[in-house]
Amino acid sequence: MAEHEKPEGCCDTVCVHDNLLKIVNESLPPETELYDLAELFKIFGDSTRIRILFVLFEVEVCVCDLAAALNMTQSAISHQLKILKQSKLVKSRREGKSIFYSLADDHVRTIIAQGCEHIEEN
Amino acid sequence: MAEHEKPEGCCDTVCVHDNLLKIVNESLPPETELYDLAELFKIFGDSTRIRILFVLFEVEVCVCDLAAALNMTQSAISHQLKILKQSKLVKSRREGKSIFYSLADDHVRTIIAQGCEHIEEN
DNA sequence: TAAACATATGAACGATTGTTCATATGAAAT
DNA sequence: ATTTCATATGAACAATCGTTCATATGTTTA
Repeated sequence: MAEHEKPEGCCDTVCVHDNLLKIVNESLPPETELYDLAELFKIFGDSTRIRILFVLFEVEVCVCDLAAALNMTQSAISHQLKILKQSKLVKSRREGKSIFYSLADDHVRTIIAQGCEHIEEN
Repeated sequence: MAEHEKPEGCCDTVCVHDNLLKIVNESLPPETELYDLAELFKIFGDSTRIRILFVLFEVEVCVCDLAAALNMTQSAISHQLKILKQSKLVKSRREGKSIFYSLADDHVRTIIAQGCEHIEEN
């Protein structure tokens, strides 16, 4: 046979050739992981948060500076930082009255870099 | 000085220390690219589409098989495949009455793999 | 202690999104 | 040609999301 299951008489009466269900059951991660994955990517799916992350690629900033630099409300930025922090993409540190935000780890860089590559190739 | 601009008297009167604006202007990609990036990640931000992609990691499938395997409406799956195709994450091929979908390139794998890593570490 | 400043947060509103339902397109078989 | 099967698509509705506004929390300075 071929490498990947020649699609023979699929979609007849019962649809779903036998193997597909087996594949799905064996290789699909559990629902909760799929859900968490989607939740994670949802966070990258907003241009305000993307802009925040790009700034944090370069410097550690406080909230009001971020707001001013991105020309947005302090409240809007604060709401987004909360979301970024909840998913551990960003961490914070207090210094006097200000709170400084920075990247939590390096997956963010990789993920966004791959995204950029995909875009540039299309 | 330190490596990264010691945050001195920021947020006084004018907020935004001088360099930040320079950094933002010089290192932030253009608005359109940021927007496209967010649009791309938005696509990964739905668990139905994630599940579809995981299936396509393993096999090439037609729409009705996908629908049956994921236990969803043919229409719902078709709408999502359209979105995945528009952003070139997925490609399709006709064979008789059926249309078979498969992954368009390998960035998808990398991006999702990085997402998984991030989740498993938190 | 009071005033000023930086940030966080809850409620509300408009905008966007995913699914469903009904139906249209397009290919194969009778 | 007509029916059947596989897929695509438009409209509609509920749910989710991002921003704004008003206000609360918490820190510093006077």
